[in-house]
Amino acid sequence: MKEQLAEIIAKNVEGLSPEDILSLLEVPPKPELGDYAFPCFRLAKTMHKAPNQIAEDLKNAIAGKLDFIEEIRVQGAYCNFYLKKELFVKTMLDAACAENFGGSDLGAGQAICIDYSSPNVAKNFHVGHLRTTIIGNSLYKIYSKLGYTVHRINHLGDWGTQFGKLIVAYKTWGSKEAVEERGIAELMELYVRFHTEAEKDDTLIDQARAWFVKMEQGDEEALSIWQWFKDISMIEYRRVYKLLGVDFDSYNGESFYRDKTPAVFERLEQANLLKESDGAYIVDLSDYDMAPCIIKKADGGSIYATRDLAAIYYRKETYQFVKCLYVTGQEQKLHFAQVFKVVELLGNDWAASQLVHIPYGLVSLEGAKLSTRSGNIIYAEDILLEAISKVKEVIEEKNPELPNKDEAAQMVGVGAIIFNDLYNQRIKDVSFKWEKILNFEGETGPYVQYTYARCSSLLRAVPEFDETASIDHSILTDLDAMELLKAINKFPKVVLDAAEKYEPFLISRFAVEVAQAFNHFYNSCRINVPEEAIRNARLKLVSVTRKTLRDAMRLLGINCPEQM
RNA sequence: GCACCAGUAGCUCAGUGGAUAGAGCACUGGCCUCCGGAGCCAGGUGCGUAGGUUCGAUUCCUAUCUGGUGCACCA
Repeated sequence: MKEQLAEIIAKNVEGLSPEDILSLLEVPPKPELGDYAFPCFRLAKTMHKAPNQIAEDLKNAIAGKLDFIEEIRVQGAYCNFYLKKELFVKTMLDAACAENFGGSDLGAGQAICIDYSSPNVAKNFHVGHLRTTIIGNSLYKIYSKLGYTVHRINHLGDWGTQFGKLIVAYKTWGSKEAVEERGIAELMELYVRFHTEAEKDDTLIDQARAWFVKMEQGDEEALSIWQWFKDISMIEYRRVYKLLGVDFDSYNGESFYRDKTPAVFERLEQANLLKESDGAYIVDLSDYDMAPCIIKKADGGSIYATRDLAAIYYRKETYQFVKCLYVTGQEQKLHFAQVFKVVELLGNDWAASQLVHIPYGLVSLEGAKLSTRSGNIIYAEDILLEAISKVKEVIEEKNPELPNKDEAAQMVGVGAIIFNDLYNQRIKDVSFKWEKILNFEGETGPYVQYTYARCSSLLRAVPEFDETASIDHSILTDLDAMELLKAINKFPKVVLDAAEKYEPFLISRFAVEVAQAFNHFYNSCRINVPEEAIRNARLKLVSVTRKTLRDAMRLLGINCPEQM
């Protein structure tokens, strides 16, 4: 309908194409102003008339020519279109009932790699790691909904000088028993101790570098300790992933590329891009106002940039991606800009458009920086478990008869954490506060889940309702039902926007908007009424709302319980 | 010092080159023997500052202030 409207407007004005008009056509801020509005300001110049006169002329030219338009009103410079409600309702309802509503086959046959979560092995999985994991997982769902083939890659930080440090610390102060007993916590302490002691003893750093060089050369002792530390770390990570419901297609981390870095070095050498500088090999990026990209350290060891470069070539060959996304903190922005520029300088034109860094803001704790050393840290698992147990308390209080309490508590608790993390633009810094994250009122995950549960409950109450049966659309033409339908119909556009901008928060906002619109509707219209025609029409809307809420939440990585 | 990001209501945040800038939290008051009160309804002179572009700027540009982050062998 919007397209037809744009077309006829284009025929009756000068200077704008139907496409221009389509993008100018807007949904007015208030329902009293109609269903679509066309602002005439921009035409004033080309048509040499006052905007409100243009609107008036346009109205007269179009009036009566489109069968789906009930009325046209001119308000100021706006031409407001009021659609025939019944037809509008039918159109919106049919769209929302379609299979894969919100999705498309836009990405059919195209591959996308998403590099996310990627924790540094031997370090605890804390509140900061939660963000990359949750954002990456949601992007995976969003792109999958649009038909892309998505490869989820956990680029584990399982290689690098930090393992040299750990080996030194382990051999100096650690013991096999302590590591076996305390796992990752012991590794963390050894790592912290290394840094404390290194302030007093310069030789420790050199020892650590030497151990890392040994690892790169395949030293058996070094590698077996490394593998052991990695195995211990993975146990904890997998527990968190299981709680979150997050999965990966590949755990090829940095170590996977250790035999692929020499090829990168050669490529760069052949392209004549390498420069020696203070004993290290770098790519000079001063022409692009960037610090140099270090390719090989003075001690001969590889560095993360080298491994990222190797990973790009490996992924391009293996997956033939049309995009490779990196979900990391914004503090790594320069690093990715450097690496992507190097790929481009190697003659790969696709680098600039296909390699995308997706930064997110810094997480702090009650206003202070996260720091293991000072103990100002919260672990992801603790947050999730705490949220689940708080939800359990609420359930015991509000709905003690609920079956499957534990299952519901997990969905709602984990959902609250995920939703909270995906509620704002990625780039915003986050100050973690327990009271905020454990508040389940207002625009939160539990609010949306609660609304979903109410929809389910309404449908359960009328088992004979047949949602495939046709309904009387005129019943849904009242204000609140129409507003709900309009909200629901934004879904496809929202999914597309979220994908284009790499912003899952658009989906969260959408879910809240639909939930709020539903609650207005629920409040003003009694659904389970004796009159069958009214009941069926309203239940149909409930059913569509329920499906849309469920699908939107799925795109965030959140499941909805039928009861809570 | 240079670069990037962010400054919108008491707090946390949406928002758009155009109609009266919106939500949630917090606070106050209300919600019918009735489909789930994790809900609903009502309560608001706020776009960091100064210029510029424009018919129109909170939005785009410039300068400036404040906060965050990054800037060579950690990732």
